[in-house]
This record gives sequence, C-alpha cells and structure tokens, in this order.
Amino acid sequence: MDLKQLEAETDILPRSFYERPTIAVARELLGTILVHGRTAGRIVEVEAYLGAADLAAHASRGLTNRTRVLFGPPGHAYVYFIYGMYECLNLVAEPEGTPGCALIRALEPLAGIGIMRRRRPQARSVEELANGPGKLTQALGITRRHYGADVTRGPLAVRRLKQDAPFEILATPRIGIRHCAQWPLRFLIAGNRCVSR
DNA sequence: CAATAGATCATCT
DNA sequence: GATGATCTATTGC
Repeated sequence: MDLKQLEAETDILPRSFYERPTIAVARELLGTILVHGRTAGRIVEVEAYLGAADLAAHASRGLTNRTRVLFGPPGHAYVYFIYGMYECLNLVAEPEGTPGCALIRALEPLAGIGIMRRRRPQARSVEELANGPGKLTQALGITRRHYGADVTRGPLAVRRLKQDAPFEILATPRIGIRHCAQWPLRFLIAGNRCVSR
C-alpha cells in the first residue's frame, strides 16, 4: 500500500485512546496501523501488562530507570532490550501515575515491504517479516532510541482506519512468561496469517 | 514435524 | 552474578 493513500484513509489515535484501562487499550489496538518512516503494518497481536499485581509486568517491580515511562503520561513508547539482542515495543496506557502497557507482538506488513525485507533477510515470506515482538522492531527500524517517543505525533505513530471491516478477537495466555502464566491477556485477530508462532 | 542450544547484554539482586 | 515479555539454526524422530 502507498503511504500517502494510507495517511488519507487513517487518523492518528489521540492521547485519550491510551488514557484508559490497559486491557481495553490492548484489545482495541488490534486492527490499528503502526507507522515508522516509510514502513507500516497492521497490529494483529498484542499483550496487556498491568501494574503491581501483575508479576509478569516490568512495572510490578516499581519505578526504576527502565520503567520510568510506564508511570508517565499515556501514548508514549516503552522500548526495552531483551536477551542481549532484541528490542520490544510497548505503548503506555492508563492515566499518568498508573503503570500499564500493551506489548505489540505482531504486524501484518502494509507499506515499505522492500525495506523490511532488507532489514530481515531471514524472513522467507511477507508473513514472517514482523510476526513476533523482536521481529517487528527490526522490520520497522524501532530501537531504544524510541524510548519515551510520543506516538500521537512524530515519525513513530499509531493510526486507525476511518472505516475498518469487523474481525473476531481471540484471548489466550501470554507467551514466554513465568508469573501469571494463565492470565488471558494476549489478544489476536482470529485467523490472521501474521500472528506469532 | 518437535525439541533444544546458543547468541549476548541491560537490568536488578 | 543470574535472569529474561526472543529468534534462529540445528538436531533428532
């Protein structure tokens, strides 16, 4: 898809979208479009990470240098480095002072697919370009430099179609965690080919 | 197919 | 000093 056309058919999500309970924000991020530079993809899988009671969430350890943004105003990016190799993108939810975020786990590539292929030569198909939290940051060129970035303006933004077709949402346990392993806080678009493995 | 090892480092104990 | 919101390549059936 052409970026100009995409911008014409979508609006940037306002800060008020993010200033709500984390689970609602996570669910409703499904189907929205993440844009960075000349690349863009539709969000097809997310996970919610809550506050103090959610021991799987980084924010449950309290306010530290790393978790600072999670306690700040909503609509900003929380990017963290993991396993010495990968970066993961989250979007901060809840009113300022209350932690909570949505981990973006998979995208359906929409624009800049050639650029994504160059950044992820291992991918054997378009579906594999961004079907995982570490893969999508590579494909879109998102790094720790985006820590704290405002996604309601600027080169990294989330947009929603002015008119979108309905789809079915599935809820499952989150992937790759030890604590709260049964909580159904992973949300995905049923039947989508780009959800993670 | 499924299972697993290895890469590699910021963060917090 | 151990751990981890991952991914890839490789092994073995």
